[in-house]
Order: sequence, then C-alpha cells, then structure tokens
Amino acid sequence: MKPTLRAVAEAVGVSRSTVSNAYGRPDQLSTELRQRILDTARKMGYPGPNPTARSLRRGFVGAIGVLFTSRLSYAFTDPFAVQFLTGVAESAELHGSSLLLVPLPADAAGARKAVENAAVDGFCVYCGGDEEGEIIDTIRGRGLPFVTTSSRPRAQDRWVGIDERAAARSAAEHLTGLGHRRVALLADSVLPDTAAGRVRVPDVADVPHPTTRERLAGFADAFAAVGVAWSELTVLSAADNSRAAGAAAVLPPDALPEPTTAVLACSDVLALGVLDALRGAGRRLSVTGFDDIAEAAPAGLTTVLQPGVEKGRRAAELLLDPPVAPDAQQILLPTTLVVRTSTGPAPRS
Amino acid sequence: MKPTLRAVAEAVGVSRSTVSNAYGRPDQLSTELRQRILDTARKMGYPGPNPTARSLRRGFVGAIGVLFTSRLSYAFTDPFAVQFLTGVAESAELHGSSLLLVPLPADAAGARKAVENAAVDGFCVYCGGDEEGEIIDTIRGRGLPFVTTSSRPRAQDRWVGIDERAAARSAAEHLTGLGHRRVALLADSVLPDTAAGRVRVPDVADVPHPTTRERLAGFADAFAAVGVAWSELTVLSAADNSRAAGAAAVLPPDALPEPTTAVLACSDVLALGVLDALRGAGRRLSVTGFDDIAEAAPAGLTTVLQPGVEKGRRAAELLLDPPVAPDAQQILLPTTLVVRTSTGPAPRS
DNA sequence: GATCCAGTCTGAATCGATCCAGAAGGGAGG
DNA sequence: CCTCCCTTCTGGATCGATTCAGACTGGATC
Repeated sequence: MKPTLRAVAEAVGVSRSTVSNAYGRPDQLSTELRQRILDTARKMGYPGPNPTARSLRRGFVGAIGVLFTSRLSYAFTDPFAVQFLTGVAESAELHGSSLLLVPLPADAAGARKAVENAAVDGFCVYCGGDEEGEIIDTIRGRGLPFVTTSSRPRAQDRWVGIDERAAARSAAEHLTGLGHRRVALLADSVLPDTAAGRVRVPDVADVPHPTTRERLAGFADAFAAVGVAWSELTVLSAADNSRAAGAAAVLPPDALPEPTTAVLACSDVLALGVLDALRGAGRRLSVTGFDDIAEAAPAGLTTVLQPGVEKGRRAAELLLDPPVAPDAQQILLPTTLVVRTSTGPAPRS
Repeated sequence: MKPTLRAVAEAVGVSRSTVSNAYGRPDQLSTELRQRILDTARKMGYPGPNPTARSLRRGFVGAIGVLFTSRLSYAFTDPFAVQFLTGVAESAELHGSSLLLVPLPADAAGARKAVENAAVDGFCVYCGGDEEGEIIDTIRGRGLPFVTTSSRPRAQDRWVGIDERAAARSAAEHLTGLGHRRVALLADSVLPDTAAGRVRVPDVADVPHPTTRERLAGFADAFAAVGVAWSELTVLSAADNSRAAGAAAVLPPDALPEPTTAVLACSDVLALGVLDALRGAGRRLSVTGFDDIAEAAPAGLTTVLQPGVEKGRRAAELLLDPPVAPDAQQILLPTTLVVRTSTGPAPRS
C-alpha cells in the first residue's frame, strides 16, 4: 500500500498539519523543513495528498459533470454534441476543472442514482428529452448548480440556448419564400414509440421532446403564415439521430407523398441522410437541416447555424464562474440561416 | 445546507450505520424501518450518501480517467480521438463507470499535478508524445492501474494498439508497387520546434514522438526496400494535426520538389488537407492517409484502417476487468490497407 | 525588562460516510 | 429450561486529508 500523509509525518517527525501545509500552503512553514518533508515523501513513495480525501474535507471536487440523455457512446457519434463538448472542454481547461462524463442508464431509477453518485461540483445538462425534468430535480435535490441547454428554461435556472422556434421558422420561411407548400418535416423519435417513417401527430404540442417540439412548431408557424395548416404537413420520424436513420425515414412509399417538394429536418445529420436517400432514388427535393455541422458545407446543405462550440463554452462558464446579475444567467445565442445548394425554387405544379 | 446521513439518523432515532445500510445494504435491516428511514430522508431533503465520502471510505471511485496529451478541447476536433473515446465510453457505460476527462496543462509540473489530483480508479492514456513517459511515471507513483495506446509498450504494462511500423509500411509498399520513388512524408510536429513545411531530419530515430517515429520508419522501410534511402525522402512537418495544417504544410515552394509523385501522411486529417491544397493548386499527386476516419471514404482517400472504436473499447475493458493471463494484457489490433482513388500509378518520368 | 509581533509548528476537530465486531431479542431444537 | 442461531441494530474505529485556534520561539520596539 502507498503511504499516507500520516506516515510521512511520522517519518519526518512532524505533525500531519505540517505535512499538509508542505503541499498546500508552502508559506506556512520554513523552506528547509518543507524541503525535508518533500524529500522524505518522495523517498517513501508518497504520491501526494489523496484527491478524494482532499475533496471531502475541502468540500469541492474540481470537476463538472456532463449529462447526455442519450447513451454516452452515442453522444460522440453526434457531431453537434461533439461541438458542444468541445466548448465545455475549452472552458473547463481554462478553469482547471475536469469533465466527468456520466453514462445515464435508460431506466429512470438508474439515471437518478447515477446523478446522485457523481462526484462533481455542478452539471451541464445537454439537450434533454422529456426525462430531463426528473434529472434536473435530482440535481436540485443534491443542491448542486447546473446549466441547461434545453428549450424550456425556468425563470431561476441557468441556461444557454437558442430560440429554437424562431430558428426553425427561419428555415421554413426560406422554403415558403421559394414557393414550397407541400413539405415533410423530419425529426428523431417524434413520438415515444419511435416508429420509423410517417407518423400521425394530431397536434405539435403532443410531441414529448421539447427541442423537437419547438422546432416542429417553428416550421409549422411559417407554413401557417402562408395558409398551410399543420394537418397538411407530413411528419416523419427517424429511429434515432443518425444519417442512416434519416435516409431510412424517407424510404417508405408514403413518406414523401407525390406533391411533396421539400423536406425540413430537425438536424443536419438527418438532413444528410435524406440527401443520401434522394440521391439514391434519383429524386430531387429541397432539403434543409439544423445545426450547421462541418459536413453540411461540403454537402451544400442549407441549414440553420447554431454556435455549438460557443454553446458549450458559455454553458461551462455559466457553471464555473456565474455572473452576479440574474439576467445574465440566461444566455440566448444567435442563429443564422445558411443558404446553400440543397434548396431551390419549388417546381410549378 | 443539505442534511447529512447523521442528521437523518438522529431524526429517525437510529444509528448512522442503520441509515447507511438502508441505502447500501437493504438486507441488513427490516423492511419497515428501511422504509421509515427512506421516507424521513426524502422529507428532510437528504440527497443520499455523499459520493466523495463514500469513495473515500470504500476506496474506489467508480470513474476512469482519460488522458490526452494534447489540449483536451483539441481532442474533440480529432475524429480518430473521438472514435477512441466512443469506444472507451461504450465499455465504461457497460461497466457503470464514469469517464473523467482531465485537461493536462502544457507544463510538465502542471501535468503531473493534474494526474495526481484526479479522483479515478485508473487511467487510459491516449496517444502519448514524448511527455508520456513522465505521465505514466506519475500514474505508477500513485499505484493506479493504467492502459497505454502508445507504440512502445513496456513488458508489464497493459497496452492496446497496432503495429504502427508495419501498418505504415503497408501504405508505402502500395505506393512503391505503383512505381512511386520520389515522395514526401507528412506528420504533425515532426521536430520539437514545430516548423511548418519541409524539415531536415538526419535520422528517423531523432523524431521524438514515438508514434510518428514508428510510422515514418515504416514508410522508410518500404522505400529502403526499393533502394530509396531515408535522405532521399522529403519530410514535411505540420503545425498540428488538422486539415488546415496539412494543407499549409505542402504549400511552401520547396515542400514538394519537382519529381515528387506522392505524399504519405501520418493521419487522415493531414492527408485530407493535402488533397485540399493539391486541388486548390490544380496539381495531382498520389496521397495516402492513416486511420480511416469517416471523411476518408467520401474523399476517396487511400489509407490504413485502424479500428479506433475497438481500440477504445478494449483499452477500457483492459482497465475495468483485467484478464488474468499476463499475455492477454497486451492487445495487438489488426490494420488494413484500404485502397481508394487518391492513389494511382506514378507517372513515367 | 515588558510588550508585541511575525514566523513556525502542533493538536484536536471535522468533512460524511462505511465497516466490523458485538449486543439485544426472539424463535427453534434438544 | 438451556443453548444456539438468526435477525436486527448499535458504537466506535476508520478512510486520508484540511482547518483553525493557539503554543512556542526569537527578535524588534518602546
């Protein structure tokens, strides 16, 4: 077993406090004694103060937790999630904090336990689905600070995000401006049963995932403004947020009923999948995405840019040194519609 | 302040042990008492046992550390690193462990401190440069288990990796087979001074970064076999491992001296940058990469595939439940040469 | 010579749990 | 009735540090 601080103290013949000070407060003891302590410590193979014990006594850990609601390993396959993580990492390393990535079991009880057991000073909660509420309650129950990125900030919560609805609307307005009226909307798991392909959604408000709901609502807003009702829009659900699932979602024969001229996807990944599928089928529709990930530009995808790295950076900042002004606790980031070649005028019917 | 276990014990009128058992060992007390404890705990707002205190007493943390030698936020911009991380995350969530990403300061002392202060049960050390040795010594000093992925495993260390030299050689042999004799080799920061563009390297053994050294040596092997000496090879250094840096490295006029017909890059990211630059310059050379990241296929890049996700997965497995057999502690993964359109026969001179 | 102070160092309390030996109580077996 | 065992619960030791009030020393100040 590795020696402890106590062992070093005994070996040198000083009190434990003094050894502790040799590491943490060099000004509290003479240089020679400190050197002697450090030397014998090295000689004995003492690895320095135990981080866990130190954390317990000091009351803070030096790490922030990052919570993804989907499986942790999936998160890395999502380019936008990786952008977010990059930003969080930037702030964290600037601040000298570590990042604890906590895998959340699928069951609610397991997820709660995972959040309760994480040794962290606070949490960044990324893109929560409907289970987010319970997770946040658990964090709050621990009395830890947290930052949300979901689309529904509560008044006192720290939050960084975008106006999902307006952003989505801007993409849709681009299409209505080009004359599109018969379109399909595509999102990841629109309804709990995660049917792939066309789904019936009586009302946008029924969509459980808040971000998806907001984006679909934004799309709907733009079409409502030109007289196209929600019921006239085709809603497509993908099995998950992946390129393959995006392609698969538009394959069923009823997915893109004949007069359809455009597909609005809730993420770039899905949109790229749609482009793959359309190319394969030799069909040409207008397609829009959401996020503006790196692959969007080379693919010519028209999309809504949201600053992912900055989102992560600001989220971690909000956690690590929170602003005093309460109105600075919620950060609204701008989005931009980036028009590329994947969209064009609707063919005249 | 949130109540502690002690407060709950006093409120219920039982000992601390019993409350502890209510959470950790339900079979050690009657169902009714347990329920009563849990109920009052909830009522009092007790968030459950403090993870740090629990870790201290139990002697393990439930998290594994991941160490990137480059800046943590850079790691996420490197597709291969993300693949590795994905694999690590897969194993970790299967095992119920969290992942602690520890940012390493650039200075050796700071890096040592960061490793010493990380509350983890073990480390995955990803792709170490020459500073890796000191980091591993620090981990060993703490008495923690670790897994390396660098190209130089020591006999008793747990390791998962590939035969870097042979893999690189396979790419180079593909080119020699196509008749290429005058080529340039491209790597990230070949020499400490990180000059971008052509560098003079008297001997491959002088390259400090072990992985880079092995790969360059593998390239050299193949060319030596057809009578092209190390001194006849152009060595190019990129500022970092990014697409832009790859492009920038081949731009200087002396980078690709006239008879040059091919560029062998030590990573796909660099190779893609080279392709960008060549396309921009209207020049056509054969180019090979290394890793086979997702972008390689659409770009038609000939490259050496190494299984990144599996590398991460196996690394974490090796850490989380180590095999008993000592010879199973070192895992050599296979690589495959993937020939695409970025390479072709050398033009006759 | 008394007072004060700065510089060093110590001891005990504390952070918040878990663990283990053992006590108390009750039921079964002889 | 006595012994043994099982279940349920307790107390104290322990994990490995940090913290803070105070003790001690020696020198400067008045």
